[in-house]
Amino acid sequence: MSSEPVPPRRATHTVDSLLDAAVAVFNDRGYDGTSMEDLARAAGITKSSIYHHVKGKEALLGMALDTALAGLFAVLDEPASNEGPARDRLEHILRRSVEVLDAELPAVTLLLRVRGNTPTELEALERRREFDRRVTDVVAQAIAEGDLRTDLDPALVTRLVFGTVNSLVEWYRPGRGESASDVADALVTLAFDGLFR
Amino acid sequence: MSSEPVPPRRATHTVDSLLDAAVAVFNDRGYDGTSMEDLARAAGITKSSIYHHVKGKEALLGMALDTALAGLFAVLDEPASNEGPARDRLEHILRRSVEVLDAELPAVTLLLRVRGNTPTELEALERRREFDRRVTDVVAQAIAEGDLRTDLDPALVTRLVFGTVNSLVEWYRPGRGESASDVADALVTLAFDGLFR
DNA sequence: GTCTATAAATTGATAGAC
DNA sequence: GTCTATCAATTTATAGAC
Repeated sequence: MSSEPVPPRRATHTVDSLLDAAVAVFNDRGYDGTSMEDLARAAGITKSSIYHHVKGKEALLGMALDTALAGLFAVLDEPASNEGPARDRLEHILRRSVEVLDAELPAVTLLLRVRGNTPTELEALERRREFDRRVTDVVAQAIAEGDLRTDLDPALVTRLVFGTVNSLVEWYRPGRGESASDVADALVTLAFDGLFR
Repeated sequence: MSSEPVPPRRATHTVDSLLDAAVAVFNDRGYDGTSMEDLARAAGITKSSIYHHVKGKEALLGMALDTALAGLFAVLDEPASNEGPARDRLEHILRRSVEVLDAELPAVTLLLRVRGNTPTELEALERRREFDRRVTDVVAQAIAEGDLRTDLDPALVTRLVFGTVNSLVEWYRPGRGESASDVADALVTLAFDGLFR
C-alpha cells in the first residue's frame, strides 16, 4: 500500500476545464466585472497558475466567443439552411439556433453581452453582424417567395425574431423547466402564427 | 465691453447633467468597464469633481435604474393597463413599454444589462421580476378570456414577448431608421398575428 | 463647482521555486 | 501544473486650495 499521505489537493486544470470555469464566472459577474482573482478562486488555483494555461483574461473570452460563433455559423452551412423554400429554411435556422443556444449556453450568453471594448470583442461583434446579414437574406427571400406577410421589413423582422431567440439566455436554463425543443416550438409558433388563436 | 479674458472653460455640471453623461458612458463601455476616470473625461471635469455631486459610481447607476423602473411601473398603473379585455391591456402595455424604452433608452438599456453584483443591482433585478409577474398575470387573463391561443404557457409567452421588447435596446436608436411607433406596430403585429400572411 | 495632490486597495501580469 | 513573492499600473476615494 502507498505510504504517501494525500497531499493537500489543489485543483488541476487543462485549458478546457479552466475555460469552462472562467466562462461561468464571466456570465455570473460580467466579463468586465470579473478579475483574475475571481477566476482563480472559482477554478480553485491561484492567479499565476492561470497564466500557465492562457495569455490572460481576454484569451479566455476569445475562446468562448469562438465556440459560440462557430456553433451559430455551422447552422447556416447545414443543407436544410440552404435548400428548399426560404420559409422552411428560416424555421430550420430558428430551431437550430435555439439548439446551439441550449448546447453552448454559457458561450452564447457571453457572445450576446459583448460590448466591444477590446479587439477580441470588436471582431466578435462583426461576425455577429455577418450572421444577421445572412439570416436577413433568408427572410427577404421568404417574403419574395410570398410565404410571409409583405408589410414588414426583412431587417426589422430578423432583428425582432432573433431578439426573441437571443433573449432566451436571460432565463432559459438547460434541464430546468421547459426543454429546448419546447421552447423552440413555442418560439416558432409565436413567430409564424402569433398569439391569436 | 468686458475686459476679462475668457477663462479656460471647464464643464460645469448638476447632478442631472452628470447623470446623463455617466449613463451614456455606462452603456458604451458597460457599467463594470467604466472607471471614474472614464466618467470624468466624458463629463469634461476631474474625478474628484464627480464626488462633489454624488457618492460614487454606484449612486449614478442607482439613479438611472430608478428612472427606468419608474417609467415601466408607471405603465402598469395607467387606466388602459387595468380596464377592459386583457388582450387589449396586454397590447397597451406592449406599446407603452416600447414608448418608455424610446423615451428613456439609456436608462432602460442599463437596467436590462444589470448583473446583480451589488445591492443596487440586486434590488433592480427584484423590481424587474415584479414587473414580469404583473405582465404575466395579464397574459394569463387574456388566455382565460379566450382571446389568445391556449397551447402556450403564460409565463413562457411573457418571457418571449418581453424578450423581443427588451432586445430593442440592442439596435433601436431614437431618430434613426424606424420610429418608435413603427417598431411598436411591427412588434405588436408579430406578437399577435405572426409572420404568415 | 472645479481643481491638484495623494492615499489605500485592487488589478493584470511576471519570475522563479517546487 | 501549481505555488509564493513581487511589481507597475489602475482604480476608488478623500483632503483641502481656489
